[in-house]
Amino acid sequence: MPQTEEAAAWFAAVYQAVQEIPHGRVTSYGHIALLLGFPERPRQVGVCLKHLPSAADQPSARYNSDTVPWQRVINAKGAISPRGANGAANQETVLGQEGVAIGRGSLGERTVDFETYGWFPSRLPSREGEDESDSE
DNA sequence: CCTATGACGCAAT
DNA sequence: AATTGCGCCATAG
Repeated sequence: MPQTEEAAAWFAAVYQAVQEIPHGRVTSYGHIALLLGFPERPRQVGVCLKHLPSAADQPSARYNSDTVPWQRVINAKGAISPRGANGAANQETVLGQEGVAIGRGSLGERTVDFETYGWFPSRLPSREGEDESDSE
């Protein structure tokens, strides 16, 4: 778990943003970072998902693998990040269960067609009209 | 405390 | 087309 307030806020922001991804769609780590206003930190988005507690482990946690659709986040190349054979295979299964077709790259990477399943809004749907402090 | 590593991504080689 | 370098920063050792 995050050890500083600042980190906790970041984790929560990432989890909330991921929750905005529609069922059956996917987006990238980089896009989540962009939506949050930190285009230079796609890697930190990965850190958050990496530490997302499993629902079985923390059933009542606000953010866990059950409440956050972590499977809808893949890398900018349109592939499920390799990390470990296990994790990627699991993500393929969960993602496939919501109707997303998983392909295979030349190196065996599990791929998703962004043209078909991609979700890349420029701003978070729930925040699109929230900021008006944009004075110039 | 300091170094290494990584569910990333992009520019420059 | 494939690598390398770099930014970022939470964790692990």
